[in-house]
Parts: sequence; structure tokens; C-alpha cells
Amino acid sequence: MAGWPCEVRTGAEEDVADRRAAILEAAARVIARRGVRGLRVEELAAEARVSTALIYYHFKDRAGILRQTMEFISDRAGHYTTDLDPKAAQLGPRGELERALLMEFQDAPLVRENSTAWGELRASAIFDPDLREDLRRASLVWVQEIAELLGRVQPLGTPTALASAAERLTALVEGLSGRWLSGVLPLDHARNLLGEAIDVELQHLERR
Amino acid sequence: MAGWPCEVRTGAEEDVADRRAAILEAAARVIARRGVRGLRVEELAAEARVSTALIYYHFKDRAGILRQTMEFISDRAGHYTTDLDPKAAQLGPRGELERALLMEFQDAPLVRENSTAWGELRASAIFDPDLREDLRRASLVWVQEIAELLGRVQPLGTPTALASAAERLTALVEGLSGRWLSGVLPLDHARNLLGEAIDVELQHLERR
DNA sequence: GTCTATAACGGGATAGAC
DNA sequence: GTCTATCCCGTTATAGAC
Repeated sequence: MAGWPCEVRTGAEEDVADRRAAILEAAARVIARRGVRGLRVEELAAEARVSTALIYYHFKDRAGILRQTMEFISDRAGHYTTDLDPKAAQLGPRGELERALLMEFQDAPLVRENSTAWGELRASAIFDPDLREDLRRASLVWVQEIAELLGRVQPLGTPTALASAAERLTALVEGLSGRWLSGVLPLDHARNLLGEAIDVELQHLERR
Repeated sequence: MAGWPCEVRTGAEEDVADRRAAILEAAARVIARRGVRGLRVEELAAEARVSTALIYYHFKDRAGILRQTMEFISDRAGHYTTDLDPKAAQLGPRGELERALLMEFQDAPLVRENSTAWGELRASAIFDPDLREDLRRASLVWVQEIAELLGRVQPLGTPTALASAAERLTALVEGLSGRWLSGVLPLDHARNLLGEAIDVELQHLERR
């Protein structure tokens, strides 16, 4: 998914990779601020402190920017699920599950930025076939991750039941996230609703 | 919400109202086809078989088109919930509840169009304060409507519990709708997941 | 109210030097 | 790889006739 080999890189290559990453980070910021529709290549260039020409050099065109930003954001979200909080394992399965699902609902700048940009790219995918494949893959991975955590909390659940619960919970996260970010729902309210949903689904898995 | 008086209208006024409505219908179609970002006033004009100038005459500017289309779509969705299916009352409360929530998941052209356009405008609202107020109102109305239906199925539920369940179910609809429309989830799968969610929430309401 | 014609501008994309 | 300068097209919005 990375687009860059995982081998050790020498000086020059690393500089390029860093610059690339810096542009993608900037793209995430700009998309979170203005939306996909509001992304101006010139603004992105300013945000990343490079020229517009360099952006086209690295990403070919506007569509390329979007596609690669989607990958970038999806990778980054995957990372802060596992990396960012090394004490996760000590929470126990239930704690890990809650953390993984509630993760998105913090107003820490980076997290909010990631959620906003991701939601925006997700919405764009409906009209942009280029983005669909990445979206599909990312969704699948996420659902499986949650199903697996659910299975650790409730080992009795059949694979199908676990998968369904995971699909509902992740879809619910997306729905609640949209409501939070558009100001329909305050953050803590969204968190409470999601917390209850986890309870409800776990109780339902238990009882069969 | 209508923007037009509910009184009887004489010939000329009716023509104007019809034309206005025709443009808004066309806007819904174009947004469903191209997204908000893809909405070109010229394409809208062609779709509605009028000139671009007329569109600006009626709606002031691009933002005005979006704002009024949002109202229009929200009204229309509200209508087909209650009007379009006069035999709804015969379904019993549970049937009405399911119908109201599953409504959005049909691939009848008009319904899909409404869902797509609504999802698109909802997503735009995150970056467009103009749209937020309408979105907030529409969401509120919808949640209350569902809470009321839930209460008829499960009269034991406390108002708070009913409200929470309604918020989760409606947010879930939005999440699943996005997944369906972006091709992540097939239609019948989305319907099944939502159907199960209704069961799960009702059982949870019962047990307390 | 509705049209045709066009002004005005924003922003995607590229040429070519370094 | 990276920049400066610029082209050029698509889009929004308006002027003015009917």
C-alpha cells in the first residue's frame, strides 16, 4: 500500500520520501480544512511550502493527489490504532475494542483532521471510481480488525455474528462521525452513543 | 420550510412555483449524478431546460442553489415517508418503524437519487455553515420521528432510552447508506444489517 | 420572468531554466 | 528535483434585450 519500498533508503531517497510525505500531510490538513472540493493545488503548495509544479511532478494531477492522500490517511489511521498507544495491550480485549472504536472521537487536532479528511475522501469516492478501490480495502481491513477484537471479548460469537456486529459498529462510527463533524451532535454525546452501542452489541452476542 | 405560502395560488404564481420546483428537482438529479463538487450551473440549466441566467434569477448564486436544494430534498424525503405509502398505517408500529428506516435502501431511481444527493449535501455541510442549520433541523426531525415510532413499538422505554436508540439507528442508516452508495456494501447486505440493528435495539429496550 | 451573449475570474496544468 | 512564470480553459455571474 505504501508506494515506497520498505528497504533501507539512502540519503537522497530519504529526502524525497520525506518531501513526499510532507506534501501528503499538508494535503490532509488542507482537505480537513476546506474539503475535497475546496482543495486548491496552489493552497496545498503553500501549505507544504513548495511550488505547484513540484506537486504535479510528484503526483501527476489533482486526482493523483487525492488517491495518494487517501492511502496516506488510511495508513496513518491504521498506525495510530496500534502504535500510538503502546499500553493498549494492558487494557484487556474490551478496553482495546472501545479504544479502537472511540479513537476517532477526540478533538486532538491530528485525529480530528484525519477523521475530517477521511470522511471527505470517503464521500468523494461515491463519485470518483479512482478512490473506490482504496476505500473498499480500507473498510474491509477495519471491519475485520473490529470483528477480531469482538471475538476476543465474546469468544462464543459465531464468525457471522461477529462480522455483522463489526459492520454495524464501524458503519455507526462513520455515521456518528459525520454528525459530530457537521455540528449536529456534540462530541461527548457521540461518544456516549457509541459506547452504548458497543454494550448493546456485546450483550446481543452473549445471548445466543 | 417551504419558502412559498401555503395559500391557494393563482395561475401565474403557480407556473413560477412549478418552474422553481422543476429546477430544484433537476438540481437533485444533477447532484446525485455528479456530486456537489460536480454541480455545474450550466449542466443544471440544461437538465432543467432553462437558461443559466434564470437560475441565478431564482436562486441568487451557487450557494443559494445548494441551500434550497437541501430544503427541497429534505421535504421530499419527509413526504415519501408519510405520503407515498398510504397503507403504512396497516403495517402496525413495528412495520412502520422498519419501513421508515429501510426506506432509504431501495434502488428505485427517485429514492436512490434522494439518498445520494442528501448524503452529498450532508457531507458538504461540514464545510459550509450555510447548510448546517438546515441539516441540523432535518436531522432533529428525523430522530424524533424514529423515537416516536420506537416508543409505539416499545412503550416501556424511557424517553431517554428511546431517543438514544433513535439516534443510533438514524446515524447507522447514514453510515450504511454511504457504504452502499460507494459500493463498499451491496444493497441487500446493508438492509440485513439494518434490520438486525432494529432487532437488537428493540430487544435492548425491552430488557430494562 | 426568461432569454442570448459575454464579461470576469479562478484554478489546473505545463514550459523551460536551474 | 525544484523553481518561476504563464497559458488557457471551464465556470460563475451579470448586462441588457424582449
